[in-house]
Amino acid sequence: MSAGELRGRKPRADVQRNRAALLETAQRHFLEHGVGTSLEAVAKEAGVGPATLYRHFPTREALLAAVLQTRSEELVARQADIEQLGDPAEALEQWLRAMEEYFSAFSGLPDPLMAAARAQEPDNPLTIPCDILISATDQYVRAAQLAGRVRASVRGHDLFLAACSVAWIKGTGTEEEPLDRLRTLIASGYRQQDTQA
Amino acid sequence: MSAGELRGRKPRADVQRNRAALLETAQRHFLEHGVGTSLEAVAKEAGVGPATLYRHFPTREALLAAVLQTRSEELVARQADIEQLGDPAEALEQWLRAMEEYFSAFSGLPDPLMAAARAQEPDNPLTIPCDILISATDQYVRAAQLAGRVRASVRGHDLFLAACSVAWIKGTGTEEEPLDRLRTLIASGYRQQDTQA
DNA sequence: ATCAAAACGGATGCTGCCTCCGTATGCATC
DNA sequence: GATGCATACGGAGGCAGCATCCGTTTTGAT
Repeated sequence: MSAGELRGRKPRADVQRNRAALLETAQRHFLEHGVGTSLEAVAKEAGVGPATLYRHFPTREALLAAVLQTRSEELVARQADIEQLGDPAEALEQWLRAMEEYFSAFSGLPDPLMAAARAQEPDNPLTIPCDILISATDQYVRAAQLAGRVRASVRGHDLFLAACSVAWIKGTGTEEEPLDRLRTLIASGYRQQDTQA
Repeated sequence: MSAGELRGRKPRADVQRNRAALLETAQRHFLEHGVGTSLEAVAKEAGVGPATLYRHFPTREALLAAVLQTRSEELVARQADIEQLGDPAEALEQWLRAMEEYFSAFSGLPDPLMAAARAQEPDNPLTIPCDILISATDQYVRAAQLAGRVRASVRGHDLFLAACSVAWIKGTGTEEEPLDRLRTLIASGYRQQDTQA
């Protein structure tokens, strides 16, 4: 009775219910209208007043972070898949692709993401997820570097930025073909050319 | 009396005056608060009513395009400098840098720029400037390719996107050091390695 | 000086943000 | 079940920005 003792009382049922409804509705609205969607509309469609939304999620970023949390399961699932393959270069490539898709889930998502990655505001709920992703990227980079497949000068943070960029461009509505050209350009930038001389 | 005949009447003095005041104020506000700055505030500080602003510049993009127009002189001046140097690879590099600085003049500028570059909306006043810049980039790319300094697979449009990306990241407030690392990464991506085998 | 066209700008309606505070709800206790 | 109290709810409201309408003023031409 250590953890339960603190609260002392069972949490109310409507809290959980409203939170779930808000998250579900918010995700749909983010998907359809981007991260700038009207929070008032989200609240209304979730069947709660605006104040309830703000009580649960004080800022847009907080709501965004909570929605992303539920979506991140997909990402860790991918990570499991990726770690199956033996080739570290291939693993890095797929990881970058997975991050990019994660970042472009909602149009406009890269902006608050970058803001969180940059600043050392511990109160920004997106900061921690960002730091985790950067670290993870660095792991993949190091593994590929040990195998001599990635330039030594490259860091995980660099490729995090690159993935963010591509996701940003994608979010502006660019076609898939120029996007793929850009991905190729970036890949040429970090790959170690085979020293087969 | 061919061109003057069309208008038939001398343009009013206040029109010119207001337009100039608006452009000047708008540029300052864009510089200080980014492209999302309040147009109402711009109008008020320029000493005109909101309607006058909207009459001169029907949309935010129109105002932005007009302000950029005045700033583009700097860019063409740079172009002249760049064409002095004989090395086409160096020229491309400097041109990309010039574009990037142009794009990061105002925070948030890359977004409307990308929107204009993507869509074939002829009414978007930013479309034409974008197309010009892409073509110019392509020129530099081709020249450098002829000299064997840039991979054959690279196109001007790719590097336009890359420059936009870097400018976007810059606009989110990222430090200069990670930015420079990203630039290096991209440069490694388009440069042709010397085939000195 | 007069006139008509052209431009101006205040007022206005709208949407979205965020907060305050009176009210309702749900859990614990009896 | 009924009661009491903490907790959560939500409508109302203040604020800021956008974009437009329309009565008024300015301006150039005659």
